[in-house]
Amino acid sequence: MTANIPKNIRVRFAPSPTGPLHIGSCRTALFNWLFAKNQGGEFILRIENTDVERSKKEYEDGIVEGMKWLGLDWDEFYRQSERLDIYEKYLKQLLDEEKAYYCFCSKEELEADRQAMLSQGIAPKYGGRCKKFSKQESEEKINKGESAVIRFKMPLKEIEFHDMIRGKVKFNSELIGDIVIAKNLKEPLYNFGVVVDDYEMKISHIIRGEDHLANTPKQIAIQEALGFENVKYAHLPLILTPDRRKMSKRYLDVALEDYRQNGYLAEAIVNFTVFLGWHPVDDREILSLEDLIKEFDIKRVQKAGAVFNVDKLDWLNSQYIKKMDASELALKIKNFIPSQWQSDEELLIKAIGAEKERMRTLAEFKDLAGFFFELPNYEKNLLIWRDAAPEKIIENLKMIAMELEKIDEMMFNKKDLEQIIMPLTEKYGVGDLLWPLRTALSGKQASPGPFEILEVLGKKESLKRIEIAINKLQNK
RNA sequence: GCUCCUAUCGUCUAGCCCGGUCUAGGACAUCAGGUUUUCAUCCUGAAAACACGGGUUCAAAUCCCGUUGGGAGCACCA
Repeated sequence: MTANIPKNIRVRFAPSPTGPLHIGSCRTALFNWLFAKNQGGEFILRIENTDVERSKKEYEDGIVEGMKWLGLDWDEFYRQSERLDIYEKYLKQLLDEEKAYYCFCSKEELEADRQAMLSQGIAPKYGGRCKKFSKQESEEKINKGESAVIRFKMPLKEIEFHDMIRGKVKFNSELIGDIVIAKNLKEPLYNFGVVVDDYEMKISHIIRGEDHLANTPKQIAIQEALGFENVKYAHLPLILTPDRRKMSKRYLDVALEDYRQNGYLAEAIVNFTVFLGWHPVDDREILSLEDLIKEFDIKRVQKAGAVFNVDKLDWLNSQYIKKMDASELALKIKNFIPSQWQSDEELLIKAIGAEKERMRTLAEFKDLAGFFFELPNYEKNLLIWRDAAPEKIIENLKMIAMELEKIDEMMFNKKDLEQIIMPLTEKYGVGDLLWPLRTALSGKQASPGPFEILEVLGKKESLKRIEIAINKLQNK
């Protein structure tokens, strides 16, 4: 039995370039990629652009770029538009063997049929009107210039298959009807192209969204008609919006690009989306791509849909930001800040270091850290700690300025500054000393601590800001 | 309408396949406390779920059936 020889593991991600890369598609790609890597198999990227009207090169570029950004590399790359001859060959085979036939019905006729069936409460399907034409008749009609599509003769039977996630799934093909598999010999349609490609590319496992479950029996029927061997299937649960519907723009950003632009890290997106419907054996929540490759097991994927929880994504993102080096973060944060902030690389890195644990997304840095790069503008009352007297605050600021003045530039780091200044709080009061100092430096109600800011800003700039604060309080 | 899929805290989930160890575990979010000049981080704690009804069994979150709820698919799109 040659059929029992295990095939090499080969999976594919087959997006159609008809829009920006969807976050749900990314997750599907990820599951495929992880499955391949875990099993030592190959991952194939196939652009399904048979729909000439809707497919755009820019979207294809977006897919490629998005995949690279996520770190999902591929072993082979194909475009369906470059494989039209292959589909034609198999289309002819089906036509010759009379497993497919030309259909001359107009769209109007079809629509009327559909409505009629719907009103009778039966599942709408093509009735097979054009099946009666012989091959010769059909060819004559075509030669006369009649327009026609190619329909597949759906065998009437029960189609059953094993889904790696769901187990046994059964469909009755009588409800399906003769589907259109190509507009003509040169323009194949989805269900047909998929079957041919998956066979030609020796795909062993098809891992895709649950929304394709109902396509599976159609594809199996075509496979059988063509004499192809069966493929293994896994249908992933869908990602849901908070109202438990299929992910849509109405509720959430759906494009990977949106998340990227909002300051999410690829690592966080990967980690988050794989956890939508899957979980490792232990309680770990933060897993790198390498960890995931090790741990991934398709048997552990969930059957029910999973709600996209932005709060958890934010948390994960903040975890990754916290773990990352400030210098590495600096590279990634450049698209989120004004170009002037980038002129002093060292300052930028230090500022990121100071704000790292406050950021949930890279985009938040801009609002958090402006004062490091520009003189802050603030109300003088912000300098007053609770109900302290302004005179006292002025006094304390002057005192701290004097103390700072004495400190060597070399000692202007968080640790040393803390050691020198903290003892002073015993005499002057923690709040009365540190609050005005911090607000003088940051101009903000909430910010990193004063010692951190002092270190980032440096002696000269810090003293300048304290002086400004004193002047503010003295109404100068 | 028809077909298929599905059901553990608000959310993501562990446990379910191989019934007892489950007074159902973890994470996010929430709330309370602690650390802290502020914010954030961090730490501690609390509240929070096996959809319902029948079976099977000494024993069911776990097995079976049904109900209800939810979702998806029904194109000359993919």
